[in-house]
This record gives sequence, C-alpha cells and structure tokens, in this order.
Amino acid sequence: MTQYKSDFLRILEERGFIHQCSDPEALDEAAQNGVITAYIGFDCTATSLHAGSLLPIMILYWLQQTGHKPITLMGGGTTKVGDPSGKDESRQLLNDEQIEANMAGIKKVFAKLLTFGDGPTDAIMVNNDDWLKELNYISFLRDYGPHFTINRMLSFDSVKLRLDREQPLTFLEFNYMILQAYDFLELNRRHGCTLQMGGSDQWGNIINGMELTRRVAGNQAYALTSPLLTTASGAKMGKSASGAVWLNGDMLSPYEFWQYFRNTEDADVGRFLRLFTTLPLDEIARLESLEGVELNEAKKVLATEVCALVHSRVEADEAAETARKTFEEGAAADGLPTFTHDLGAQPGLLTVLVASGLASSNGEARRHIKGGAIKVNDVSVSDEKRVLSVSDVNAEGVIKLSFGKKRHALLQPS
RNA sequence: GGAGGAGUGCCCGAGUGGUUAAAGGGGACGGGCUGUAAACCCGUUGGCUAUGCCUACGUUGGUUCGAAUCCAACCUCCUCCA
Repeated sequence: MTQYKSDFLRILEERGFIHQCSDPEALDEAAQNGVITAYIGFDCTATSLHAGSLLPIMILYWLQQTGHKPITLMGGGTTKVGDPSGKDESRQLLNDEQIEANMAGIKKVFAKLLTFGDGPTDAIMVNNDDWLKELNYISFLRDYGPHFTINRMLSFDSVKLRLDREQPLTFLEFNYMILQAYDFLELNRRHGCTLQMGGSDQWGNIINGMELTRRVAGNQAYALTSPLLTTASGAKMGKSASGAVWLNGDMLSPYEFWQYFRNTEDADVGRFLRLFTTLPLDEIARLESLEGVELNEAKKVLATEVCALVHSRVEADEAAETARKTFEEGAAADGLPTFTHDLGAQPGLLTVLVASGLASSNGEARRHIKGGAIKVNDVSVSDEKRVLSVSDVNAEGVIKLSFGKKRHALLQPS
C-alpha cells in the first residue's frame, strides 16, 4: 500500500474507502499542493437517498474536511432517459418537476454533512441535465466520438461480462459510458473538477471520463473507486424489513434508522465504524476489539454516531434512548413509531395491524398471528378475531403493538 | 427475410388438459437458540366483507364441462441461416 502524504488520501486509505486509484502518487501530490475539486454522481429517482449512498457521501465529507471541493452531480439528465440496466421493467420516466423535487429532497441529506456555498471549498450541487439536454447528436458524435474506440469500450468489464454471458447490451446502455465520460469533461471545464469517485463498478466509466478530459481539455484527471459495499454475509447495504433504509427523516424515522445500524452483524462493526462515523481510529480499534455481548456496546455507538451525522445529535440520542427503553426495559417508549386509531368501534386487531404498517394486508396480519409473531402490550395473541378497545390502553395512554421482537408501534386512541 | 427455441410467483426454476394459488431452491419475514449478531433447526411466503369469492403462469382471442398446460394472432428475447 502506498503511504499517502495528503490528509485526504491518507484518511480514505486508513478508513477503508479506497478500492482503486488511477495515479495515486500524482493525486496525492495534487491533494497536498492545493485544492482539488472532485465529484460523485447520484441517482435522483427518489426524494431521498438510502443507506447504500452513505459511503460516497462520506467520501465527499472527508474530501471537504481535508480542504477540498466536493461536487454532487445529480443525474437529472440521465434519469430522464431511464436507467436501462434493469432488464425487463424499464424504470418509469420522471418529468422535470419530479426530478426537481427529488433533488431538493436529496440535498437535505447532503446539507447535513457538507457545507454548500460559493467559497473555494464549499460544496456545489449540479445537474447533468443542464448540459445533456443541449447536446446535438451530430456535433456530439463529431466532437467526442473520435475519442472512443469500440475496441477499448468492448474491453471494459461491464461490457465484457454482459457479452460473455450473452446477455443483451443495448446501444443506449453502451452510450451511457460516453455520456458519463462527457459529464466529467463538462465538470472539468465548468468547475475545474479533476477527480471522479464512485463505486468499484464505476471504474470503467470513470476511466473513460478521465481520458476524455485529458484528450479534449488537455487536463490531467484522476479516478478513485471505493469497494462495493455488502454486509459480511453478502447482503446488499440498504434494505431492512420495512423497506429501503432512507436517509431522509420524513421517509424513515431516526429511530428506525438507528435500529438498522444497531442490527449490524458482528463482523461488520469495525468496518462500518470506520466508514460511517468520524470517530478517531484508536477509539474504533478499541470498540471493535470488544467481544461477545460487549460488542453490542460498539453497535450502539455505531448506530448513534451514524444517526447523529445523518439526522442530528439530539435525534440520535433520542433514538438510542427509545431503543434502550424498548429493548432493555421492555417498556413502551414514546419514541416508537406512533399512529392514531379510533377505538370507539372496537376495531379488529387485523385492521389495526394494517393501519400501523406492521402488516401490509389482513392476510399477512393473519399469518403473523398464526405464526405467533404478534403481541399486544407484550402479550402474545393467538386469536385473529381479537378486537381492541379502550380497556387495552395502558398507563401511558397507548396500546403497544409488536411484530416480532424488533418491530413495535404505538396506537394512540383518537 | 427464413428456420428453430423461450417467456411461470420477489428471483431462479419444475410443471405440458382436471386433485395447481402452481414442485424444488434462493431471498425475505416469523419462531427457537443467543447478545436486538452470525451459523444452525422449525415455520410462513397472492388478495378479500372468507367452509365461499376474486386475481395470477408474456398479450389478446379461441377450443373444452374444465387450460399455466391445446389452437391462432401479436409482443419480447435467444440460437442458427440469409
């Protein structure tokens, strides 16, 4: 491993963010001698990013913390075309208003970790639609087509894999590479951006952009990728029982977000602490050396720290406290997901479970009751005809519903 | 343009006239064991106003008492030929 001299690369290296880097020595040099401007591209297909995007966001965080300028590139233009990589169902195409709304939602998370503004190291958010929509096919081909050889494009893993497996690769997809490369060039021209970062699966695309920038603009540029993030047991990052692990509070409560990280597998604790928190490395080393039950303490620290970064310190502490009451005291902590329901008509448990979001249909609720997964005020229920009434309301004025050991909701009588 | 093959539930994949809401596996969820972990074992894995009804095997029609299964057209993909 290279011994990096710049703060930026040294920190990324120490914390496990680096998978590949195009010219480490030169980039290290550049990062020492001045401000580098770097970008990462993000999808804007939803109003929030999810946990899978946390890793690139943290890279941008460290970039800015070490005195450089982050650019968050929103793929507004590419979103309009639709991502072709999903084979059968082509993603629904979004219109300008939706994309606009999504970008606004996503920016809320960036704003928690990055400082935006006009200063030399302030972050900026740009939308590739700004330049992609202006492109003229013929002049684009003439200006940039000569810089890409099919021979070379065919040699990229992303392409080779598809061809080897005899899966179709459409011309549209094939062109994505070029559009992405063009983004890099455009950012270089507009903002002096010299580094693109991304997941290891983006390596080929990034290299293309780097070379295009060098050929057309004559500027040295760099590529840096991070490892593809999966849990120790191989699952993709960012899915939980209740769906995607959104970063925005209005999509997923801080408490549920906290729970996601609290449930990290043992084998991932150290890695995640390095990647997703800003704790000093010696502190992390201490935490990950804990064993058995004690490691749970490290998981709580992990959950609270990540939650504090993405939401706020106050919300993180509240989430930790809610979890403590719920799991360590078995109480009905008021920070649990809460919903209101009328008890006047003595609603059936099935209906209420669906209303709470713990089950998505009566049938599912029924199965869960049969499977012994449902509790009302911590008492198992086996009767699917069970009805709720005011007599079920506990001393705190709510009814606690549980699905399994981990998911709870409070019913507030209305 | 010609000749063949394929399209099944979240995914992979069996089924080739009724007993099929559809084998098996994966994933996911729940239970057990634990530490709100992993591994392992067990269970569940269309919907509903529910001894019944509705939706579902690429799409639309047809044959039949009855179709995922047979027929026709169409759509999509793959292979070979031109």
